[in-house]
Amino acid sequence: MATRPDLAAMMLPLARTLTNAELPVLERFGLTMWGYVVLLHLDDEPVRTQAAFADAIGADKTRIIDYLDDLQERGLITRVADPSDRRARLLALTAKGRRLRDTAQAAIQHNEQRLLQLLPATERQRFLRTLRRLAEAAPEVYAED
Amino acid sequence: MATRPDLAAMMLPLARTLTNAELPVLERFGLTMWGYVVLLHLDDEPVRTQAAFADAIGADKTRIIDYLDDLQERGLITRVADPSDRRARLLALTAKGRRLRDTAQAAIQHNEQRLLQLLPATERQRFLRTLRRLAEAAPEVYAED
DNA sequence: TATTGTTATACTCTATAACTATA
DNA sequence: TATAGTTATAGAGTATAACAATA
Repeated sequence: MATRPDLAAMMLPLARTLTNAELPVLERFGLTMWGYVVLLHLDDEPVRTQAAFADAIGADKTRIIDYLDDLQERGLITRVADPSDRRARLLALTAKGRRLRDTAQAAIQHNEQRLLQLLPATERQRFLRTLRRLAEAAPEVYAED
Repeated sequence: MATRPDLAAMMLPLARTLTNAELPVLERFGLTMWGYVVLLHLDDEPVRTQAAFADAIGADKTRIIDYLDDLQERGLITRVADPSDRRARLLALTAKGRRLRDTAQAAIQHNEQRLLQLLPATERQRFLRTLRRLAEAAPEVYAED
């Protein structure tokens, strides 16, 4: 008999509850979850190609195209052919895109505080630190699967 | 600018990596993820109706039917009409079902230890305790959404 | 010939609606 | 008429394959 619930059995429903609760928040800014994820990672991830970028955010190159189209039309990102290899597209945030990203992320994290504030400050910080470590380590631990 | 990654942005990819890594483990026992979830909860959740049971495990009544059929055919669960209301079906684990559930869960948690063993024992226990608390609280915190 | 981005297609998962049997 | 279970249908999300442009 198990002495604890499965890790995944606790984590997956919690993660889904969270993301479902965040969709209405993003909608206030006209953002989908994938659109938000693109904005979030555009500064951090070096953007060599759309395919590599898609892979870095856990999508694939065919799925993000509609979202890139939308973000570009709204002036939130730029997408221009790389002069040194005109097959590739250089993606970048515009100033407007960065402002929207920061505003949306503040709203998202404010919404997450509704849950996190249940925890004392020390426990909350410990939890976030450990979670971050596990999230970074997991892809390597389970790489061969 | 954010001082931490979004909670959901850490948790959802981690949860998906975990569940993907667990699918091959379940497959060794001839179980799908939903089949496993059914076995896991059959003793704990009071089974009034299939619809209520499905809701309790985060599914809906139409989705679990094929899995119930399979588990029943393999002698892992019983599903008989309730004598007091022959519309309803009484679900229960068989002895064989309980054995398979315990064996599979042991394998699942062993696989999760590959990740959790990165943490010192104290940090690991703290993390699991906090995660459990958040997982239980989240549905209520975000209930109105 | 190989690669980038795009489009087209198929497949899986999930949600909704219709059906039957009991009440 | 209402409810439990089932089946059928439709939709969303995702993966795979084919295509045009560039290298």
